[in-house]
Amino acid sequence: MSGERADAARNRLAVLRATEELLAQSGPELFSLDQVAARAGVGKGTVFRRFGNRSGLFQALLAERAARLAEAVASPGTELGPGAPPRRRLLGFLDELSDLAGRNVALFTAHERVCAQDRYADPTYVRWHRHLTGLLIELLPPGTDPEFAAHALLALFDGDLVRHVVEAGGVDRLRRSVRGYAETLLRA
Amino acid sequence: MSGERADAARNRLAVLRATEELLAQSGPELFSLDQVAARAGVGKGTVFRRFGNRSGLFQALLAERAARLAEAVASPGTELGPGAPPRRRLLGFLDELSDLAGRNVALFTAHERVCAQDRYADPTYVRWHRHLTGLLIELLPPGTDPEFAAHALLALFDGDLVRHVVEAGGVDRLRRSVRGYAETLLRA
DNA sequence: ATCAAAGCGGACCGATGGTCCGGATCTCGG
DNA sequence: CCGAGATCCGGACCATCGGTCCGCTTTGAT
Repeated sequence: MSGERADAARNRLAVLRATEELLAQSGPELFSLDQVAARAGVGKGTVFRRFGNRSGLFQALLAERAARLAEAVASPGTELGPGAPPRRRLLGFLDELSDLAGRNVALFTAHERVCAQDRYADPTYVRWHRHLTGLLIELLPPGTDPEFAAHALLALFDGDLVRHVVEAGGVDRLRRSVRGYAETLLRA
Repeated sequence: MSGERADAARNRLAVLRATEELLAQSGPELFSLDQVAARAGVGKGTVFRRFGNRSGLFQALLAERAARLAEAVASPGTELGPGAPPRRRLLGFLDELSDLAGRNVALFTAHERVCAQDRYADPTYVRWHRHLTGLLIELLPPGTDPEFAAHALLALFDGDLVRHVVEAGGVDRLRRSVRGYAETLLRA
């Protein structure tokens, strides 16, 4: 009585992997779910049954990629986890996010383009936002809205901006720009 | 030998007005260019001939809406124009942008969703970015990348974020949040 | 081996962005 | 006022895509 049949699990992985490949070689939005299905060797219906719609597919992929980061942020004792000084936690988190975004530009773009109707409902985004808000409450001068600032910081990882910066100077450049900006903001 | 035939000009205005109306009553992306054409009382071909594609239509509309702001920013002697102290120019510009965005949420959303492939090529965006970069060079501590910071500030006007904030607290709330955030950033 | 439940897949649908060209409309010289 | 030619119009047409549906297959527990 396992939750998922073996063929279902196999197909879900195949679809996710096919999506990654297409994201890597074509841009975001430049391929249809038909192509995903074909590449995964399954029918189109399967893709939709597993992920609901295009949006769900990218959400699932992003969640998978973000899992390690989520874990690092939540586990006490680590450099990013609870207990570490907030400033370090925040800057470290942004570093990790820069990495993640820089290495998954197409995914970030596709995700936000497709979740656009309410990005604020996406579980991954919500988790990140909550995390940042919590840290910013302690770090920003009173009078600055920490929730808004958290959105503002997450907006740094807008797919197009990331692509723009990464094309010019690679992931390193992105990380440095983000960090420099955040440090300026925290200098207040 | 006027540049544009009378009927052409009439139709272009009709299309722009129809687009505004549909943006106001439906959300962004929720209507087709067929509907725009129907509402404007023209054929679909006319819409495409005048604006090239969906993207061009929203760019044109945004440019029209942004014209007054562009003028204010460029004319010397005014509060936002050259000659005024940079800090005041920047904060004032952001105030105006908050107003513009708050009153045209749907347009902002539609515009960015559709120009996503290269927002950085849109003339209006480029103009705003250049303006901000110029001011930030004088206002930010050295070591902070002003171009990146300008993108970051413009990202505050992401359609979804604007909608989110405006729904919660109206345009006033947006203006206050943006201003508070910017002041914190400049406190460095 | 059996059988019910779960899953599969590709034909199908409606809508949409964008194209195209025959015909209507405007402009302007005469 | 008129006519000719350039300009523009409009809606039929096309390809594509997201999403649905249902008859058939696979799975796995008994």
